[in-house]
Amino acid sequence: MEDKQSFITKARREQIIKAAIEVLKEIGYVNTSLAKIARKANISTGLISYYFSGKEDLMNNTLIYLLEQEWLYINKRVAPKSIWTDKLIEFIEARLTYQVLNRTNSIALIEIVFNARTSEQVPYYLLEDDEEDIKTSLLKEILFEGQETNEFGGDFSPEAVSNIIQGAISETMLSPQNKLNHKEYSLELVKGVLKIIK
Amino acid sequence: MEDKQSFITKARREQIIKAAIEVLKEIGYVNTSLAKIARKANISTGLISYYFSGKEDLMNNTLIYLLEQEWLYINKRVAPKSIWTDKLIEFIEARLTYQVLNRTNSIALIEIVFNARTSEQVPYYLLEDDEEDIKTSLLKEILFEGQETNEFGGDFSPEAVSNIIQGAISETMLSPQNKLNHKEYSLELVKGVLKIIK
DNA sequence: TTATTTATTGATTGTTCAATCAAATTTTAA
DNA sequence: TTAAAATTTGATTGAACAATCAATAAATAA
Repeated sequence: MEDKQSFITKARREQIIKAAIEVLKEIGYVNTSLAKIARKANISTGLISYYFSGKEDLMNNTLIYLLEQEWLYINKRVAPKSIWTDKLIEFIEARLTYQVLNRTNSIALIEIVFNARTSEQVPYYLLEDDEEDIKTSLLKEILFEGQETNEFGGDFSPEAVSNIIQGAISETMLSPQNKLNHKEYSLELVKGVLKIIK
Repeated sequence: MEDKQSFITKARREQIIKAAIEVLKEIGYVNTSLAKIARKANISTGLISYYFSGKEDLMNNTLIYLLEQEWLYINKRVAPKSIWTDKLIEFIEARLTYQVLNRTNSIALIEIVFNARTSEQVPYYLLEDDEEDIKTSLLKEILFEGQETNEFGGDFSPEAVSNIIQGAISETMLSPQNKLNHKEYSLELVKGVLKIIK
């Protein structure tokens, strides 16, 4: 019984989250309403309130879902690499590739991050670093360890370079490259980062 | 008469735009309403409709105002420099400094860019490059000319490096550096960029 | 079978919103 | 001074919203 219950609950919650992602991508956070998510999922409006305590709760769970999806993809690609240089290159290529392969998810993530707020009205995009994203933690670890072990010989600040890389990756989502495609940009970014750290 | 009229109109419009910027920063785009902007400006709600054709028109004009303010600051600092290297360094430092000195404006800009949409429902942050921001044009010109004239000897793509720099700058607004302050980050970023292009 | 719990619907409630507009006030022109 | 024009107010309208809830339907347990 318990299994069946939790199975239904899990499936319904995921169905609603996936509908929310679609709607967020199509019309943006501002225009997204529970009624429109319900219509997209072909369920009644009340059902969303049955599985989530409110709009904020749904958005929080959608954010967690999106971050987890991205993390699963990136970690699966980075973990097998054995030296820090390869991990770093793989991290960059994986993040850029994920954004191309999962554009709907990436856009929905942006919509939430730039609109949802904590209960104290602090926007997610201004949250302090103690709530740091796990992707950022991994990148900082790679840069720090690569420097510690002298695999990266360059004089650089891991904190700063982490920021530069994350920004350079996020930026490609925002301005659709017509001059430069994803593969070319990936090569250029890796080349540039290696110049900085080696 | 015409001067006086246009003077009042100009002052009122700017008063409303400045109130909009404050409200956007305080409560975010989602919670910003014309009534709250009117209250902030100590005017009646109807007056906003008298000077702007609607909420969308006000947000568009606020965006234009914010971009212009930033451009005035950056161009004033970059223009006097005579060699491309100095222009590039000044561009980076000016953008970072502007963000620190004008945090309210920078946050309001983010709130609009990530929420406002064109009449065809395309979000501003996904707009095609033919509507390219003038800051980006300047940065690309510096990188391209510096390479053409052999002042920058490195093997790099101006398009890609422009993206990397813009992303690295935007990123600092989003994750408040507690480890690295603005001045240190500025030095690190300049150092890294010079390694890439020289 | 019957009783109980779980899941789902859709109408309703109270609130907030952008936009409108008639009326009042202030400014300008004759 | 007076008429006309420009400016400003605040109440009103109708639409959209999140949340609630009584009513039903389905699943499970006794």
